[in-house]
Amino acid sequence: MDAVFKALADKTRRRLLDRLFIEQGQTLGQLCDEMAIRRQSVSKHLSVLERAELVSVIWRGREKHYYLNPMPLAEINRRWIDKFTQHSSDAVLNLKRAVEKTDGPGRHEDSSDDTT
Amino acid sequence: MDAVFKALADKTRRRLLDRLFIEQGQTLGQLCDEMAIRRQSVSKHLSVLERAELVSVIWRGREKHYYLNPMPLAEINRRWIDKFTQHSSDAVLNLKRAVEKTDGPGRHEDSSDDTT
DNA sequence: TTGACATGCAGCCATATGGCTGCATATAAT
DNA sequence: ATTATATGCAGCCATATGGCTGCATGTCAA
Repeated sequence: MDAVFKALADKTRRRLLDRLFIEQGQTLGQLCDEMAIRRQSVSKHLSVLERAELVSVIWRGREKHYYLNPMPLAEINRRWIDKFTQHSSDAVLNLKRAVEKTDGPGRHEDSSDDTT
Repeated sequence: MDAVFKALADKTRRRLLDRLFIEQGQTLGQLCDEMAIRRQSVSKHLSVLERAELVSVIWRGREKHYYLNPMPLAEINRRWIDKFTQHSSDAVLNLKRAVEKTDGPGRHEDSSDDTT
């Protein structure tokens, strides 16, 4: 689980997943095209994705073909994101109530500075 | 978006979100309890969550109260995870087909080593 | 006013991360 | 057999990260 979040934290790796979504079974070489980094770096990224089981690998001769494995994402969805977004209306309500209650003592001028 | 993934990549930060899920509106001090790290470190983590807009902040006097903001998670869900998990059956099918096709020339003994 | 409490800010340090290069190995093609 | 191609592995380096400490600031209570 931690490995999956860590793997998703990098832009390049998310891009690789995107490219595999468009066309699965691409080789390392193919995935290197249009990437501004070296093959070895791409390979490292793919290992990270592999360890997180976000991609599966099939060797065909000397070529390594990569495939998406959506299961970890589904898992994250189920065990993590749903948990928070389900009760989103509750959360907003709580926040609203809290804001109203805030008008008591002390400063409250820089509340809700969500533009940072 | 990148900030959200980066924020979620850390175990401590996910724990903080969990704790805020259980009880919203906790102060920095409260969130420090049961944490094995210093207040300043917790504060840093919360800033990361704040920048990613995963939490909102309300000052009440000298206390800083934290609230969950589930929107970025919903956004990730919508724009990212759904995309991959929707066609999961397709993906598995593709993989299956690929495996079958693999039985051609060259080595294929370490295929599907997803236990790594 | 003065002292206690909640938090912020700056800087230090060890480790993790993500890029690179150079060389090794395995498969394919001639 | 020899060469070309696809990939792996090890090590280097700069920067990011996540912990810490020390001190500053703002707010509440006597």
